[in-house]
Amino acid sequence: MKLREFAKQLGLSPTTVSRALSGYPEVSEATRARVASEAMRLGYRPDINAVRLKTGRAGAIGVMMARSGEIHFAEFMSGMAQRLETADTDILITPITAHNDDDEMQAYRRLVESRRVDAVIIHSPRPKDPRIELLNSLGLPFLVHGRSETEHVHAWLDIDNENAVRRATEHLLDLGHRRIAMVNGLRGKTYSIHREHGFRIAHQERGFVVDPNLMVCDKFSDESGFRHARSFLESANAPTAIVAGSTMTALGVYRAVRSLGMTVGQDVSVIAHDDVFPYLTAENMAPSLSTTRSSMRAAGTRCAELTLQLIAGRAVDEVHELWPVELILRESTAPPP
Amino acid sequence: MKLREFAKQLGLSPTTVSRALSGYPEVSEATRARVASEAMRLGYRPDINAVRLKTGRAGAIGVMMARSGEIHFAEFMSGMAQRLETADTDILITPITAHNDDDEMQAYRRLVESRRVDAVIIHSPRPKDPRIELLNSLGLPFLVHGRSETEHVHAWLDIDNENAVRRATEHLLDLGHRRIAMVNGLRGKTYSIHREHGFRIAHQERGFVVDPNLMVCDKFSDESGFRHARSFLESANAPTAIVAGSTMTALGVYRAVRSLGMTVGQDVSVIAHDDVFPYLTAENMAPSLSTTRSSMRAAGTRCAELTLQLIAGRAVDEVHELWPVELILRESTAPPP
DNA sequence: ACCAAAATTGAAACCGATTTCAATTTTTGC
DNA sequence: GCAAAAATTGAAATCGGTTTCAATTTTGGT
Repeated sequence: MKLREFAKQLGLSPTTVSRALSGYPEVSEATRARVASEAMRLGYRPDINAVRLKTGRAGAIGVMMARSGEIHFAEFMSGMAQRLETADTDILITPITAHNDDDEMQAYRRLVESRRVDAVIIHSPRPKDPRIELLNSLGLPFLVHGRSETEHVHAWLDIDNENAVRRATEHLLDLGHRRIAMVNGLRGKTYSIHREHGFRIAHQERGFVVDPNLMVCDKFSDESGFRHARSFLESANAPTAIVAGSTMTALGVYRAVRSLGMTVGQDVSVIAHDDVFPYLTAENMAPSLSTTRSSMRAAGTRCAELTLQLIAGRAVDEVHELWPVELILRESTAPPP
Repeated sequence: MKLREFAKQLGLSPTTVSRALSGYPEVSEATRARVASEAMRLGYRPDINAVRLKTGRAGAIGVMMARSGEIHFAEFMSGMAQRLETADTDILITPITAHNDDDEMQAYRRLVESRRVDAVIIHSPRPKDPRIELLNSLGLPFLVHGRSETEHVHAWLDIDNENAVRRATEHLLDLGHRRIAMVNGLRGKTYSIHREHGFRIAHQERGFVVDPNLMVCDKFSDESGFRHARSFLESANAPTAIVAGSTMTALGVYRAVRSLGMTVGQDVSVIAHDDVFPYLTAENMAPSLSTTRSSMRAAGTRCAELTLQLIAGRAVDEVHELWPVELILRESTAPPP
């Protein structure tokens, strides 16, 4: 049903109907109520494409999705969806050909030029991230989930990775561990750098030295956790504790420890960062896994909210949120044997 | 940059430029080439909202996302994205308030009435799924990922769940197992029903009887795998093999077996369905996990393709694909002790 | 060289809403 | 009771493309 038709049935002009539905103040309460109830009854709803053309709003937030199946993705999206449900705003997924910066840049250009989205959210930035400069120059509002060190001002929401790993490491040091290994995230990402920082600071602060041989970067997966932990534990001077980048990584680490006939929480302590996935709970692992915890879903919800604010015109330099991370101690961390 | 402006710079009419870019045959090759290269150079791209208004196409495929973090979601989406990258079609996520059919129905209505999508993909249907009837009556093209038994004709792509579990079960029976438990997916979903069918058929065919106490339905998660496996294994007449619904479930099952001092692949055999996640590989589990395997990502890619065909007008009753499932035997299945 | 047919281009209508500006009705103040 | 102000409504322009239909140019056959 079109506006013309609908308005005619009500005996009103399209103008009035449009105003009634959009909540303009110039329409009488009686009329508005009638229009609203009739719209519901007859199932009239403005053609979103016409609205967008006229208003210049795309009514959507873009999210770039790397081809490599990001495990966090679903949770984050789900959180976003929760907030956007009532905002009449869609989420637009744009696929990115993996590992190719140029393609991603091109995708952003396309998004802006064709007016497909009002804003985008970008993930896993690097310290000097070319996307940030590009989006700035294109004038498309954007929120960074994570942080960057570029001089271009940008809105961001990040968790306090440095502090999280710092506290986790301090905890291990306080338990008496002196050789601690770290299976970090992807090399070059800001979050990996921050985590490494936290790891180093904790050592320095207590006067210990980090062994570079005990630090490695890789993607978050069961497989990489296993491989690196195994390699650490088999080396000459094996660590007594391991800091893992994610619960998936921790799964692999657990497996590696067991495969060598050792026990997590006795022979080797393990602590990991937990993004809180409904299908894999740190609490339920055996032994239960000590973690630094921050809900990916909550981040998605908040990022959606902040992005809506940016679209509404909130100043970019006001939008910075650093989320503290909980430290939750369970059975997987204990004094060294 | 707008069409008017761009056309003026080329010394052509908007008409010709539009035709050149949309690949109409009436424009000379020379002109088309010039328009295309200038569009690239100057960064002109039609305002997608204007195009959509005029053509009546939304340029997007909708996917309903349940609030409960579906683990398969990201992989499927990623597969879709891969196909749609070159189709100038977006993916639109619509959040659904969990466990509420009415809300979901309302969301579909909204989608159709506001012309937001050209088609939708629905997941995890039930045998009598009200969504299918609704979408049929609304006239919105849709593809079902999974199957339903409703009399309303619909396009679908599904994997052969029945056969997968049947072969998995036959394999266990052939190894000599006589008490086999099954941790199935959510009750009421067609795929769970098909899997149960496969499980029963395998037994019947060889003249064995299924013990209803050894069958349970639940969501796919590490936690549910643990809980049910543990409960099975602690019961009076414990099973010697377990069929798990997903690799996540299998993780929990492994844990349960270990927690009772038993060994997977010796005391208890385990086999699971594997949707192929990049962060959790059946091959790498300890012991490596026997699976029925079918790539969720590939399904996403194919579903996107089929949906595009539906939008292009392909007959709904032609679009039915049943994918066979590989059976991959590894260390987790062996004869009973 | 000429005319019919084919190829190419452009003017203007249109998609379905929003919003400006003007017109009309109602309310208010005295 | 009347003028001025406020509230309410509507006509028409507009967003930025696509597509119909008509006009013009080019090509081909004799």
